[in-house]
Amino acid sequence: MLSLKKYLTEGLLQFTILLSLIGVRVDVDTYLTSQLPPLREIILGPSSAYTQTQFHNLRNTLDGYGIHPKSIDLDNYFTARRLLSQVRALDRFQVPTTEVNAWLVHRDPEGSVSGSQPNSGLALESSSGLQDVTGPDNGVRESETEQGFGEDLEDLGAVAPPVSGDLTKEDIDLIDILWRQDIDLGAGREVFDYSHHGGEQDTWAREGAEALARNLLFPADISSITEAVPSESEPPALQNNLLSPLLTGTESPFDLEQQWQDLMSIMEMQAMEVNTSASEILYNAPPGDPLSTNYSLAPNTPINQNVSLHQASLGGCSQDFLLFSPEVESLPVASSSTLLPLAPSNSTSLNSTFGSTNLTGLFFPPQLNGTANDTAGPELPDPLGGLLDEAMLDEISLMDLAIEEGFNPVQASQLEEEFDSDSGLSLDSSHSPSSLSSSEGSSSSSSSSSSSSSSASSSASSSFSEEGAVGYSSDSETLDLEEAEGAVGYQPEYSKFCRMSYQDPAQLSCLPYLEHVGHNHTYNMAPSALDSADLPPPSALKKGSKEKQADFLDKQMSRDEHRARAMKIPFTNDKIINLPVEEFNELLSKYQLSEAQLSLIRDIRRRGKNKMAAQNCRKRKLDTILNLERDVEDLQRDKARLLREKVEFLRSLRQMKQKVQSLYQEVFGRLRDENGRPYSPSQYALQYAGDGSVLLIPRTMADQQTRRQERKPKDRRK
DNA sequence: GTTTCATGTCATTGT
DNA sequence: ACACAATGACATGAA
Repeated sequence: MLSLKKYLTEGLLQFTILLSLIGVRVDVDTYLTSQLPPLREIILGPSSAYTQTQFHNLRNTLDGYGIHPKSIDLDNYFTARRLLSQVRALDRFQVPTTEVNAWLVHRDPEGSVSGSQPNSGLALESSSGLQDVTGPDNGVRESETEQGFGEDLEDLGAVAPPVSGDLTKEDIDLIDILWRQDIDLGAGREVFDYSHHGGEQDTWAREGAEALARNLLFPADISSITEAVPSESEPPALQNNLLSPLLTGTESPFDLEQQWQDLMSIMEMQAMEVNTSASEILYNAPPGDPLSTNYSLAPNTPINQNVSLHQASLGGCSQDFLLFSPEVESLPVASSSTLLPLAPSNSTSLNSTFGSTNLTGLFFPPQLNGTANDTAGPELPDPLGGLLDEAMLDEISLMDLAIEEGFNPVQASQLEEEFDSDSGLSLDSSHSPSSLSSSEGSSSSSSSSSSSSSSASSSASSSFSEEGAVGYSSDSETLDLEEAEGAVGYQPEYSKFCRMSYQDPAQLSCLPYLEHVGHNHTYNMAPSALDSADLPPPSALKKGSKEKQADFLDKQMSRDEHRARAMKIPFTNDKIINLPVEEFNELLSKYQLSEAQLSLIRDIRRRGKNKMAAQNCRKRKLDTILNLERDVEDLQRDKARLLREKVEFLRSLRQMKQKVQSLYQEVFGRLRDENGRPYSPSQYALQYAGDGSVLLIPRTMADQQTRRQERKPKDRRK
């Protein structure tokens, strides 16, 4: 019953305090229980879904179809193998785990999630170009921590600038500049990073593209492809044509929101696959395959995050899961005859070969589609739009909360360090062994309190026994004195002199925050009071006169002390109150006391004990509040950290998509029909088949599949 | 005179 | 049954 009551009362108190501390708007509970799942979904779901990308199947593709019998270009083949591994590396991202281990009482140890976490996930192969990209970006991210949030805010569509009182003007300016870069150039920082590593990227992308090309299944005539695919020494013009529009960021600026829709669409695409058997379906590598284990990320596997979606804003975005979706398997895989009515009468211009439909349309911004987007079908509704809105709203609201709470990430991280370093500080660790650090509950205090009564008889020392010492050193002396004086002696109640020793400023930290924390959790104040009682205040001594001193003492006496004196109780109230029962009874037996005296003594004892109990109770209450306050701060820190991680993850996704775009372009651009002419993106699109092969199919088919797939996720969401 | 805060006290309940 | 701790509610005094 006690525990039940305790839970009830403390729960109510905690809830109330939380509401008041956080503010009703914040509604941490809602955030953690309702908002978090989406957050977790966004962060984890996509990651695990993404791991199921059919890129994995390139491996099988390579083994199964990679080399066409007609292919004689071994050089290309080996290159393709190498590139293929890089392509595969695409899906090995890391995402920071996001966990809220507990709330209110327990806090997840710092550092278990953020910061280094992304690196602890499935690491990208060191040789992979992907890592080349992500590595520098991580570095940048660390250095940009302060302003990253501002930019991210913009990325997330937040309208309110992250201005807080703690942001310096430089911070704000930086944020602003970055933001404008994003918008004006249609490219984020990632893009610049990307182009900065253009050499690596080019190589990587080219090789990856070739590898992909090697693994394409072309029922009609694979040899034509292998012959057509240029060798390693192919003119750089091709790459330039393919990549420069992406990398230079010179294309028209994209709508930010559109970009985010793209991002979100990818995320949803992944989310759709999270709990499906997509991995089994699409990834048919043998179970023991080390690569397969690499690819099969656990749901909470951190994913690296360096995706730029700045170039991914296409109307056809929704179609891009043609490439990834498990549904592809259900595609009526086109027969060779259907697949290859190859009549790419289009010009050889690479730009013109890229239509806006299907995969190409997906990956290419409209600006890149050149003149060949005439066949682009009606724009299909983005099946991910809903999620996008949700996620964006979620993000925005979270950000707003963070801002409104004056809770910017910079502060948060600083706080994090501070709190980590001195978590125990405040809580008066030096003052009392049972300080706040151990006062997670009130049990410690009660235990110490109970110990106090047992040690109450220890009256030899005048020093304050923190362990609950209720012993009064002067008890015996006082008793002697009192008895000598006629046994009416009394002691001013300590509380009047030095109430709450814990309030002694000298014992407290200078920090205002700690002012009310540095108290003795044993909740026994008597000893210090004793000192005060034994030694009248200096002011009284200076005045010298015994009358004044007596007056002062009188004034300091409690009512019970006055009563005791009036009733001529032969011992001190301290003894009455603090002696153990046995000693107390023994003491009573020593004197011949009237019934009135005995009654008063019992009342005094009762009230005295109750008074201390009340003090303890109040301190416990205060402790509870302080603990809750600290918990709230912890939660706020956690929230800020999670937001940071989420933002980083989104950024990573953006980059990843950009890379996929590049690879797609590369691959598609290298495909050649029997006549050695490139395929028209407006007429053909690349698709992944369920068995891991990559198909070149007519756009009409691809569109049908796209529509079919779009319906399912929507239904699923409803 | 009113408000707020700290403290004391009482009544009650649970251990 | 008793002692006591805990605690809500109220009273009181001081700032």
